Amino acid sequence: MRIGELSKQTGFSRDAIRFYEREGLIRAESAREAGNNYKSYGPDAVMTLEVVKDAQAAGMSVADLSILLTQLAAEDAEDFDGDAFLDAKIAEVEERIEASRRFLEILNETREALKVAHLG
Amino acid sequence: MRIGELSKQTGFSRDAIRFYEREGLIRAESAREAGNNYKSYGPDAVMTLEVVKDAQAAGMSVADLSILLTQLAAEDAEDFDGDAFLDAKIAEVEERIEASRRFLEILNETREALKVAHLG
DNA sequence: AAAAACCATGGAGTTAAGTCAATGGTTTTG
DNA sequence: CAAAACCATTGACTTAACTCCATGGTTTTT
Repeated sequence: MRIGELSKQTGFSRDAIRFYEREGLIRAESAREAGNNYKSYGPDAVMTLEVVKDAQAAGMSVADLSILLTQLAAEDAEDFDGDAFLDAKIAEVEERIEASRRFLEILNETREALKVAHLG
Repeated sequence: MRIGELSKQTGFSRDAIRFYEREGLIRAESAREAGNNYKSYGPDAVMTLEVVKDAQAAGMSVADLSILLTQLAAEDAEDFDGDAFLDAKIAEVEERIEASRRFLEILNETREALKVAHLG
């Protein structure tokens, strides 16, 4: 598919997709559409970008993702020494979820308090 | 306490604290230390900044926090119409936690896969 | 076959959230 | 009491993650 379709399917802007491609998060298929110089993306790009979306919500930077996606792709690589990075990111996300939960609790308490105040 | 102490207790830099103050997240106590022009912060500033830390991890912007902290402080205000904003932010944080969980799952799967590859 | 819509590339511009440096006072410490 | 450490204010600078614009081709639509 071309970039417009990919944009439509993922919700990312074309410019954002081009940016992610420059940063190595996704790759256009090697063969460009015959004749013209339009890039073409496979359905895997949609999946990757969906992961990117969740990862961003989890606080990952594009630089982090560039590294992590390589590890994701190399799941079956035999000798690989990036475990430390992966473990660090796992810990980061876990902490972030905990912090988010604490904050959510405060927001919920506030909403309750406001509700009561409204009734009173 | 003065800004250095507040910085030490919260882990935020002095510059960050000054920035948050300009943005309305915290207030220096009205009375400045006698004679000099040093700002003074109460222990409530520590608590607020701890909430700020969790809120940032939950993806809140400083602008959002500026609004939310006002609502937090006005818990007992009678007529208040900002519920919509609060509800929207609650929904946002909930979604973010879900996305983070999905991403965490992928990371964990990847780590497992790498572990297996390492053994093989 | 125009016009409208799409694509690529390059580079400038934007926003958020700070950081850094300069200047000039104040306090604490050896 | 001098040096080191702290404080305030102003304003320039930085980084990430894009967005916007200009230019010039290609496709699709009418």
